[in-house]
Amino acid sequence: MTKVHSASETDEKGEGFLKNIAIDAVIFGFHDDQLKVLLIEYKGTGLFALPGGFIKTEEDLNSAALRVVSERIGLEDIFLEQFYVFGDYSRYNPVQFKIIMSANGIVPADDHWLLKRFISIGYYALVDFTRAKPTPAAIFDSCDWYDLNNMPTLIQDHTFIVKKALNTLRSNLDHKVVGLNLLPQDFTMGDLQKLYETILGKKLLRPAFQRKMLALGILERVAKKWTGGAHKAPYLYKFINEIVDFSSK
Amino acid sequence: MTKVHSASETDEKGEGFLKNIAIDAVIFGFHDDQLKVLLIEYKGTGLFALPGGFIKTEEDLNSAALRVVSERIGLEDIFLEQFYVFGDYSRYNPVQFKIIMSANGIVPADDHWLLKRFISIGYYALVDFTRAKPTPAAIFDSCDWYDLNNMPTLIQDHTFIVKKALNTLRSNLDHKVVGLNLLPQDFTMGDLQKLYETILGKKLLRPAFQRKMLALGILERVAKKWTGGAHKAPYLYKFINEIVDFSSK
DNA sequence: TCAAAAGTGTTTCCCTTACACCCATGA
DNA sequence: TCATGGGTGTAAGGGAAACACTTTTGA
Repeated sequence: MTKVHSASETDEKGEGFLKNIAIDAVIFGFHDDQLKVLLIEYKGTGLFALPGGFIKTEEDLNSAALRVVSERIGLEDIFLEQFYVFGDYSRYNPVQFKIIMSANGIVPADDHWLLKRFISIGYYALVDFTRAKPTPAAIFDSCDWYDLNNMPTLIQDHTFIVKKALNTLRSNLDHKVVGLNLLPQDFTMGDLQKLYETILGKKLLRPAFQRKMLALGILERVAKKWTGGAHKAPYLYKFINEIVDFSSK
Repeated sequence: MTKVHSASETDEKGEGFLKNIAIDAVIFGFHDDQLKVLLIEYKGTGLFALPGGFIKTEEDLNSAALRVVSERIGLEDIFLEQFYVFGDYSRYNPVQFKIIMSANGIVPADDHWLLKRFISIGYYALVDFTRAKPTPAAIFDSCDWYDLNNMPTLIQDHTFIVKKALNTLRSNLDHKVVGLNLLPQDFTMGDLQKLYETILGKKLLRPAFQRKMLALGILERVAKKWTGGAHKAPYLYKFINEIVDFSSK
């Protein structure tokens, strides 16, 4: 990059980024027995959306996704995976983007790169709610967690993207160790079960669940116990490191 | 499209197509107890590659993929599915594309759209080998089936893409009805088993396989039998229509 | 001592595995 | 009649489902 452009000219053309491709991230967290999704609100518009971004000219796709997610939650060690590419022409709706840009004092030319059609690569991320620090960008009014079943209306097809991400998460439950990424370091078997029940949206049998999880051989008892209610103190568990994906099973 | 451009100017800019995005298709067939992949050879270069293409400005992504595949094999009813997006910067290698274009008498400018970096959306397709008609485009020397374990060297990361597609196919074997798409209308249980064994790369137990397949409830016996070797005549089966994906199981 | 939650034991059932046995066919 | 491949029977094993029981804790 030796050529120098004025800021506006660069902005208009979107230099430094790949054209027509966007990343949208569904960032899941777990708190208060609820699955949460991180949503952002574009400044002065009341428009809610998934965190997203673009790919730099010399950046790996997966690195771009990691950058997009970590900029929002301030963590680097994140479970992150592609799950679908959304590319229907009917997604294309430049009007909303004009509104968003107008609210930021930009009146874009009709051929502004952000008003072009985008194919969006969907990623889903699993993060430890207790460590995540939702961080808005300058053009956001907010960046916060929302209950999965109590989300505001989202722009474009973002509600559908969340739905599809949840389906992916559900069907991956048996193959990926989601607990490792959605729970804090130490947790009880009850915490883990509640997580699974919340994701699946149904009750599970306690004895069967306990045995199944222990049989995986990836849980370690942290000899410590817990102080709580009027009942037996549960063990705290943590995940044995290293193995994360054992879909070959 | 009211504006008229000279052919070369349009070609240079790639108008009518989305920038930086390509589709690569791994088309699987099954014949002679072998898994086959459709490969194309760029004219006058000896360079082999997966069939691929680009997305038209107003075309759905999945429609573009279907177009790319059906242009090569002359079928419309095709099982087709996204499986991964290949977006590492290290994929970028404009030299090979220069060679391909040169061999077709085109000397591209350095900023020709085809010499830009592309993110490639990987699709895999399952087709009935007996009905497929491999059809080269004008810029191909050939378009033919190759044994999966006897492929020529492919350009870029296309060999890796095939590998990843095969892994996806394997892990989907239990969830998707691949036989429906890779076999002719009628087939014997032995045919179906050989298909599974070829995909998985290992032998399966005959009685168990038979029962498992029948238990799915998606096979129908075509009362007809078969004339062949010195043994009991096997039943011919066909798939009961409608249900194709029952991953909810 | 009692309720609530955690942990473990036990039985049943079903699916898979593994192998055995019969059937049909042409050389 | 015999080899070959196709179809079914059946017993053993492993894991999940369902339920019972014990343990621990604070009120």
